[in-house]
Amino acid sequence: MAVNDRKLKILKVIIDDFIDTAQPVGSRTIAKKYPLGISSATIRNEMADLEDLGYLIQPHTSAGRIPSDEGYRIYVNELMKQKKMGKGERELIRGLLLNRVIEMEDVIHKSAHLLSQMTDLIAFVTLPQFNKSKLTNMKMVRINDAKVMLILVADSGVVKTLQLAFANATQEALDAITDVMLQGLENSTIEDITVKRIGMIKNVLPQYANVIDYLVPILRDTLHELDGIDFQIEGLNNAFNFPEFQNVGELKSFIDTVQSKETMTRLLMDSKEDGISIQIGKEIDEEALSNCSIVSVCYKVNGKNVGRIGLIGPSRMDYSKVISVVDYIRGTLSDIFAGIYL
Amino acid sequence: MAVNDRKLKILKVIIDDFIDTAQPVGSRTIAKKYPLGISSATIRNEMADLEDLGYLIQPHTSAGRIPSDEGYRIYVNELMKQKKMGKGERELIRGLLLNRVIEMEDVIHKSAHLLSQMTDLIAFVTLPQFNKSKLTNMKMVRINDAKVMLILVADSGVVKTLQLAFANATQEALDAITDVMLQGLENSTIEDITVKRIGMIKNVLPQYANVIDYLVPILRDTLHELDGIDFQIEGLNNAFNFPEFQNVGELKSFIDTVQSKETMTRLLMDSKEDGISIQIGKEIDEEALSNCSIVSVCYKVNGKNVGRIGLIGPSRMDYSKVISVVDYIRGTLSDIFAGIYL
DNA sequence: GATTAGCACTCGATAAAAATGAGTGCTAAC
DNA sequence: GTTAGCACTCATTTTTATCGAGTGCTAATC
Repeated sequence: MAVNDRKLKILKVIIDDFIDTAQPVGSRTIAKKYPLGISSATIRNEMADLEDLGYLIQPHTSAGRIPSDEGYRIYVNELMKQKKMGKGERELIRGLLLNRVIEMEDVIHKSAHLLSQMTDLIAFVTLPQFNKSKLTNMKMVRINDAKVMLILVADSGVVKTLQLAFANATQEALDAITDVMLQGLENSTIEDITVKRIGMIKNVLPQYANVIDYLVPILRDTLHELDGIDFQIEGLNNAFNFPEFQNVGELKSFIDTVQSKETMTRLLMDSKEDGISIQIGKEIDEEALSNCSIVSVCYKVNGKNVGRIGLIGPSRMDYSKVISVVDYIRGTLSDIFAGIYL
Repeated sequence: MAVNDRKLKILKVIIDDFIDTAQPVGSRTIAKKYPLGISSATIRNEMADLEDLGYLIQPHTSAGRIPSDEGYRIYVNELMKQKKMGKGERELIRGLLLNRVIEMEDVIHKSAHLLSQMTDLIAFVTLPQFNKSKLTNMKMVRINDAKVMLILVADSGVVKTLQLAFANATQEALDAITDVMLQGLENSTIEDITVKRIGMIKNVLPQYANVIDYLVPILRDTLHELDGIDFQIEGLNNAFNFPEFQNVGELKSFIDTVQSKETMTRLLMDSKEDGISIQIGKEIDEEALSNCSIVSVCYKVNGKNVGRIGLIGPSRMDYSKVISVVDYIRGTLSDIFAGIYL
């Protein structure tokens, strides 16, 4: 049996309806609600075929059908109407994101916030991996008798500040040391800044040897904290409104999974695609998310893929809307990061 | 009818048991489980009296009793055994908090994290209100062609960094400007830094008039963002394990309420006490938390109360443990903030 | 051959009814 | 004053009955 045009049309209608109502869709519902010009009996026959083909699932004998992961897949790839975002929405996004653009992390977080707000799903971001970026600038500023602030600027546009417990340093010494360090470390990634390399500056600045000796272990410990991918989620509370999570147990396991940096970064690694990646249901290698979908996209800074931003929610999500929003945000981000030197 | 010693003993046992099991406590349970030397019938009579006195509640005729808010109140004030924390726990706390103390906000967050971890409840903190603190130091550092980092140090120990979109500034100009600003603003609270006052420095540094003109609106907008109390929660996921939240709706309304900065700061204002404040059930002026209790305490920096830290959870919480942990954290915090100049 | 009306059948969901049992209040005896 | 005993209450659990949306199949129709 082959998938003909009518079958696909019916499949589309069923998935549209299910996305809308979250209820299994029956043949009579379709016949009444959508003017396909065929009777419920015919639709029933076609639905049985679509089930055989693996695109629909019957939760139990006397229920309507719901889409399978394969059904969603064909829907996403071929059936759904690509929604264009309205002018109002586009302007809203631009307005919010382009307004006073200063800190890149801010922009990314705002984007995630927008994503979750506009879709009622859960947004996530991975920030540029700081210690894999190259160091472009560095400052140490004495802020009081006991503390020095270390400022690190990465080529990805991220700026990190760290407070060091560091007494008895003159600003002159700090400036001299940072100058030399910066010369030695330029174009190194931050994770390459080792104790040994920092120690070398003693040769250049023997007069500050004792300051440097004191600084090195502090710097090592502090830089160590920068390890790992910065993963964050936004709009987690939307999960409370998903009808798929009826009981607290399911909700908890979903939220635990989504909050797990390790799990989520692993899942995002799976989708190495440059464009929009859509993972549906069991395509996601994580039991607790087997009824969910993940739509994500890379964003670039300086032409390099540095992180992902996206949405996670029930497989029964409005793909059309989700994709258009994610895509638009991606575009806006690359405009921002291209046009303005952060 | 008066509360005699035996009644109180029974009340204590009931509340202990309820805190432990989360189930209404029956007379037979008590008679069997606790060696009070009286029969279940006698306990029944006493329980009826305790209900008349308002300390116990019967959810329905054929159920055991649960404590009323008044019951908890008398329990907390008079009945419960003050638990001393074990040496191991004390050392754990000290170890974690005293380890590499640099950023005060870090210490406070870690404290909250510990609180939630040790009690399985939800911890919260209010950070020192930055714009009500006095400015003790200030720096502007040019970090690249387009950005300047502004560092503000408050007498509360909090350090804020802000990135300003500010091109074409020489470090000399920035230094000169900050020096003058700092002189003019020392001992002002941060919210007192008005555009007018910043503008005044033009008189002192006419040579930088154009830089200052450019800086002022940026500074105004940026400082504006520092408004409001910094309220944060830790361990929110523990709410999923509270047996009092069986359905998603209750859980949601609880979590929404706890996450609401406005609501929570209002509630914390109510407890102006210097020592440990315990708000039980309907003593909390918030419908959604009428089955919860809040245990909180002020912490001081430089001898001034600058914020609160505490726990929120079901009224049925282990007050004895909670109070001992909160109290110990308070002590540790004041040691840290007193002993080390941040 | 494709479509459709008709109908028996399935099975989850909802409602009603019955059984269970933890716990009470009261009484009478100790 | 205390307690054993017992009838009673009522949420909870289990069982049974009812309902109805939806199906699959068959036979008639186009």
